[in-house]
Amino acid sequence: MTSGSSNDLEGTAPPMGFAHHDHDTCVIDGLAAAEACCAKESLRFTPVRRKVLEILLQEHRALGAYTILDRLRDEGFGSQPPVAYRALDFLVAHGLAHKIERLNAFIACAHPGENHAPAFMICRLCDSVAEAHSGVAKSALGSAARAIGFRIERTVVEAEGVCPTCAEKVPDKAIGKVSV
Amino acid sequence: MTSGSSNDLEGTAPPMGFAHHDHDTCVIDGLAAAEACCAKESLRFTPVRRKVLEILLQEHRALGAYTILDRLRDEGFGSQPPVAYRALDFLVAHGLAHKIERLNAFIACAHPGENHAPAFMICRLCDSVAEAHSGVAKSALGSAARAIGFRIERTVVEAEGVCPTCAEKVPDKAIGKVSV
DNA sequence: GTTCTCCATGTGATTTTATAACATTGCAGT
DNA sequence: ACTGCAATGTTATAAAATCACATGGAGAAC
Repeated sequence: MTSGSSNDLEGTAPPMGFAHHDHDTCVIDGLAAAEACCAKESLRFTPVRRKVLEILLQEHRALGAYTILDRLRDEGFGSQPPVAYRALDFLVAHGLAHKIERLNAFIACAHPGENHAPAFMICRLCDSVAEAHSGVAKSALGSAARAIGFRIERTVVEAEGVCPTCAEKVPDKAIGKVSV
Repeated sequence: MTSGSSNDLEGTAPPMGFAHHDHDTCVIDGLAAAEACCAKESLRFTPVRRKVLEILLQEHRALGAYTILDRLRDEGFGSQPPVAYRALDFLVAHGLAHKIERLNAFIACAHPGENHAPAFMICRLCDSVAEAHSGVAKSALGSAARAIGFRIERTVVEAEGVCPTCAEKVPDKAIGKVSV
């Protein structure tokens, strides 16, 4: 199967991330930042890579590789998995996008160019995702790592829960207890 | 294909976790703790569930579901994916095991019974995994969540890097820079 | 300007991970 | 014994990711 698949992350998302903002500029600014970033590092910001980033920037949520692939096909690009995965690999490698491990999905970086260890908040009701700084170095994990001599190279920090917008809409039901 | 698969996480592991310890007791103590935990909560610690936990306890690293499935078959249990996934779901749901999202693999819990938000350190050279407490509530992510009203229900905190044992063996090469 | 080389892309096939759907078994409570 | 439900077994399929190899195109070497 090459089309119509991967609806796991589609159809339920709200129009924006947690906070209200001028979403039109997200895509434009994001692409411009990526362009600048690639120019500075002599990277090739090719049409496929640009289109994939554009697709990601249009949402404040994570998209599965196959969802992206579907949209690439609609735009006339190749429609086999490696097309999407290679572009995503490039974007992730250069900090222009991130993989949300918990969802096996990808999201545009909110702070391109900055050297960062990102953390994510994932709303299980509307699927929106917000990016924050993890501050792992100062956390209990960072202390534990230093204490035993573990050398951290990369971190995955993802919090799953309910975003403020959804918490408002869904007064009491389906709301679990904070466990951290 | 139903057998001989999933070697991704096999064959490279060291005999122990980061720290030297009496590994013989890991399995025995782990099973005993699980037994106690299930008895207390009136859960059914069935043969498959017990065997899967035993398999996990024999390693201080994460095992893929299909690796576990292979071993289950060797022991005479059902050999179809749901057999392994259901047992793993049970163990994860009751805090006896954890899923390492970064690896799509599973590991026995190091602190069964305790209410915890675990964090993991994953050595990319020897695949060993150590569990720590994440302390997410006190981290930058916890602050960000409180600030915007995001309700955290579950966290994924995983650090990838080089464990002390491997760092010793591999003096300077293949060692990246700490980025957090 | 032509050639060469490398990187990027296109494509088909396959592997790895995970779940759906339904039948069967077996213990728990009555 | 009957009933109901949870657990297991099994077939099939979906979803996520990678391999392997062919093609194309931009820039460097000449």
